[in-house]
Amino acid sequence: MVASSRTATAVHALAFLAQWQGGELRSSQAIAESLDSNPAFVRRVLGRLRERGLVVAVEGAAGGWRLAKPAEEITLRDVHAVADDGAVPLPVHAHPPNRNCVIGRHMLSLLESEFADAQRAMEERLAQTSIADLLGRVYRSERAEEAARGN
Amino acid sequence: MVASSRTATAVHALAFLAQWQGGELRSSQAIAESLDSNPAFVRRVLGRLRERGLVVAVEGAAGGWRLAKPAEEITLRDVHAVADDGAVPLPVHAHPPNRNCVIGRHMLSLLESEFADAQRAMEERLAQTSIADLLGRVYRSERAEEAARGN
DNA sequence: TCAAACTGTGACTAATCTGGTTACGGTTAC
DNA sequence: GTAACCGTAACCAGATTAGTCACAGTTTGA
Repeated sequence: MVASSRTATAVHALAFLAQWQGGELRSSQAIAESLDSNPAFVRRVLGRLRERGLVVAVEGAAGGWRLAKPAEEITLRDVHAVADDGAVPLPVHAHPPNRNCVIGRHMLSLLESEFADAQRAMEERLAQTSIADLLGRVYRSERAEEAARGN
Repeated sequence: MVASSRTATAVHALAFLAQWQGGELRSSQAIAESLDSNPAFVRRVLGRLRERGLVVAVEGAAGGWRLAKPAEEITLRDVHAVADDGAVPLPVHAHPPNRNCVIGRHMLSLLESEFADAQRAMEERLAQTSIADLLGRVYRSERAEEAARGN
């Protein structure tokens, strides 16, 4: 499979922005540095989140990005649905099967139903975690590592 | 996303084979006709299922394929795990993020954990359906359509 | 013995998507 | 008016997709 890591990129960027609760703007350059990527790619990924109301972009000098709503209200399901738009983890037949066969007549719609259910289960798990949850766990991991190093 | 439809192809082929409970052999040509595809592609997909003990292939004239175990004992999770080998529906970062950033230091492992949980939820849903279940529903749909047509 | 019917597999194709990059126009702050 | 941004189009190499052809190896059965 060649699935895209745009969801991972978007979640990372949103958590990065969530660090500034006041909603200060961060540039795509700054976000790209955290991702070890480049600003144009970040703008492309965040552009979709902007269209769907997850982030706000401000143009011009001193412009940049901020969350459009509290990090508690953005779940991984929201991000996945937007970043990897209609991504289907379990595609059905590439083209319709043979209708002269009883399996061919019915398997396509059965699989559509089964695979949609499975995808929904995945998305419901994603919906249980918010950007705020992840940021909290980032900070917790960081404190744990500092403590382990004896600071 | 560009996920493969090999799971769908494999499930279809297995349900096709499950029609012959006695385990009679069916050729890749016959399976390809049901899929409206071609024998070489079918052999490649089924070849992986053979390596993992889901089907048996018999070479030579009068050769072909049959299920290696009862259709009740083959779930969609089994098929997916084999047909789309280590397919990952939610990949993490394409390359590791910047460790000079607190988000970069921790987001990768957090996402690995979250995405693995989500994938597991999807697979558990797939595990609830067997090839025998699907074949039963194929026959049920067929009978329903015949009844609707007034036979 | 030999032809026919299979599986197994390598090689190739066109199409599509991936992350990455450069370039440049539009917008805004200072 | 310049510098720092976003927005977007265009392009890249690499990977993967389903699909196809070809052919070697195996087995049946006439």
